[in-house]
Amino acid sequence: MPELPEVETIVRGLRPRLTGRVLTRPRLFHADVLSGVTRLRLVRALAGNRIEEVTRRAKHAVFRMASGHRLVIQPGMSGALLVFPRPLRSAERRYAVLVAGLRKGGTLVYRDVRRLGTVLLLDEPAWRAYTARIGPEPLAADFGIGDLAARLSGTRQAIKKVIMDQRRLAGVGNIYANEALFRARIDPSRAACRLGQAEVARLYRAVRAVLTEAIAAQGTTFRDYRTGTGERGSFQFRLDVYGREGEPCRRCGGRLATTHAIDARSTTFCWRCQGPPR
DNA sequence: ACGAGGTCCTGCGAGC
DNA sequence: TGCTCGCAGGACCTCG
Repeated sequence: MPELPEVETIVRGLRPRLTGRVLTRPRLFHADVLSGVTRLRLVRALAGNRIEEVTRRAKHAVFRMASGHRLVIQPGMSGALLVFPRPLRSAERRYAVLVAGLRKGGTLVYRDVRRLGTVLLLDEPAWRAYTARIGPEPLAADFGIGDLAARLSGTRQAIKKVIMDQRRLAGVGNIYANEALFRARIDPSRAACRLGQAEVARLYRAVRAVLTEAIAAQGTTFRDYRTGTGERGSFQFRLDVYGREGEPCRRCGGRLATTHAIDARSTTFCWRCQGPPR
């Protein structure tokens, strides 16, 4: 679920509440989210460890710990990261995957209904290798049109699939891929390497604009997503295409269509403005 | 290199 | 009312 704007919103909420705080009594309730670390090693590494910095990379929340480890949480489809200024109530423990107390009060929770998320514990070299495999941040100040063009060249895969590929571009998921392609008036099924310069430029501006606006709206809440303090986002009210199948296109008034032909993910688009996917 | 399809997991709404 | 089915914001894998 959470894409770049949602994780960015979560991280901004957590940062002032977690930076400098020491984790106590960490507990992992579902080991199936772990990747490359055992429950025992994770719990031992977190207990008594201080959070130095809370950041985002792609769709991951990254907690840099005083020990030099990074706790990396990728919320998957249904994950939420929440901080409470008190112990958890019983209803708040539902679907909890990882819970840790905060010394001097408070609780950090990673909650994930479907548990498609991932929890990693990486030392410095492992973190460097991990982040190196992920594509550039589309909102970075030094990310330009030429960088996007370079990431799109050399593949005939559908442009929608390519911009969702985390190795090529960080943080764009299904919702914002749909939205950006609509804004850029590009057929989602077009081969990435066949886009013209003007189309790449439109896509560049569309991706940056939709992500920026979604962050300002605190993300898109359909069901599970919450900010780091439990609020809903509001970008669901501003979507042009995602979730609007059959409704009128905001640009031309035509009926929006949905296909699952691209990477088996729902793609909603306007035939008239974006042309037919093959 | 690429597309198709399956896997992980649970909940919910539609339809019967 | 109760059941089954398909689908859901992600990412990984194998197969041909």
